[in-house]
Amino acid sequence: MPRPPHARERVLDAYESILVSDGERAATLDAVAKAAGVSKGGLLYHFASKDDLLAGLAARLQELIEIDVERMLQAPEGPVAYYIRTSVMEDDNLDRSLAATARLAQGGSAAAAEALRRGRQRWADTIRPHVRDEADLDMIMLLSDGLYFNNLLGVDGHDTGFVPTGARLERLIDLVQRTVNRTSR
Amino acid sequence: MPRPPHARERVLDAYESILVSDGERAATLDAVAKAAGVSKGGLLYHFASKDDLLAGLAARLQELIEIDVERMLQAPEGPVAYYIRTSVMEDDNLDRSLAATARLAQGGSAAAAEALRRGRQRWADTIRPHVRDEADLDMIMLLSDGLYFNNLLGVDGHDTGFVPTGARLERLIDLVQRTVNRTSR
DNA sequence: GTCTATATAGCGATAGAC
DNA sequence: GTCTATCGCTATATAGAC
Repeated sequence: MPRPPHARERVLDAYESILVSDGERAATLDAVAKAAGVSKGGLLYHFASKDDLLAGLAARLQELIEIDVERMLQAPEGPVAYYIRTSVMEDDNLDRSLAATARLAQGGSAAAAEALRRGRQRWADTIRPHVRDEADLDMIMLLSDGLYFNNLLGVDGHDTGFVPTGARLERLIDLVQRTVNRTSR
Repeated sequence: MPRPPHARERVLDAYESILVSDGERAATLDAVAKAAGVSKGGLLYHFASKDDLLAGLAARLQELIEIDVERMLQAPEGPVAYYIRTSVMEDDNLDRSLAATARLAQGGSAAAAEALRRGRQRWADTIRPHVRDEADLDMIMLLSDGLYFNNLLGVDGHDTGFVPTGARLERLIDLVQRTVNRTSR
């Protein structure tokens, strides 16, 4: 419904961008306000405090995760392949919110860490019915976490080569699928 | 050789501890000095600036990684199982330095991110001769990254249950070993 | 080598005009 | 709803005594 992006949304966008590209330390109210094209006072009208800004980000993340879970359940290739594939940063809204929240969690924010935990739990619960046992689930979830972690470390510039893409990603997905589908219990 | 822990080492220890348990934001010169039992001036005698402190941490990490690589190559169960197993935080010196550096990298420090990249590359090069192809290597490295990432998120208090330990960890290692050893090319 | 000041700058947040 | 101005606090870093 919001055709012209409201200032509130622009502030959240700017906050995420700075967190992802320059880290938590750089995401000051001044910097966020400037990137969003508002004054610090204007920002603080929409978000009363920095904690409030973080809460806004966490709420947005939760919404995006719910949308993703829906897509996962309807993916033709199945939830597992979908989950691994989309763990490689695509620069979509979900990836950006997730990376931004992860940065805050690493910075010491308990609220951000909790938001991340809830999201991961949601994904795990969605995948569980589609694999044999907890070892399979552990492998898939941890692999995805590893992809995200490396995406997080690579943003500040040059590619590290640690995140498989293209044909190399397909081989990895294939390897996981074969492992998980080996014997059906 | 250093029997009485020198102030310089105590400062690095304190810096790591605060980074791991309270995040980058909390690791101020004041806090580190206090935890190390020296004054701020005393700290700044050993490390001329905060950047210098970070450089000291990165150097320590590199040393510890070299020691770990030696152990990996001599592990009876092989480098792969050793690497996965020791990716679950054991609260040893290496894990602490690694977690502390990861926190700094997430905070936006390019130097910390670079130190992490170099370490990961070193491990990957060590494991490569022991697996079939790059897909195997990707899986192992990413799984390990995922374990570290979750260890990182869990330190601020209660266990998340996301990091497998004990029998659950053994099942995961077994799953990886079977996958990697399936057909020998 | 280690300390106690102190300078300087940047941050989050408030007040009040428009 | 958005702005400018300003307060109070905290952080890094310096200077210089011991």
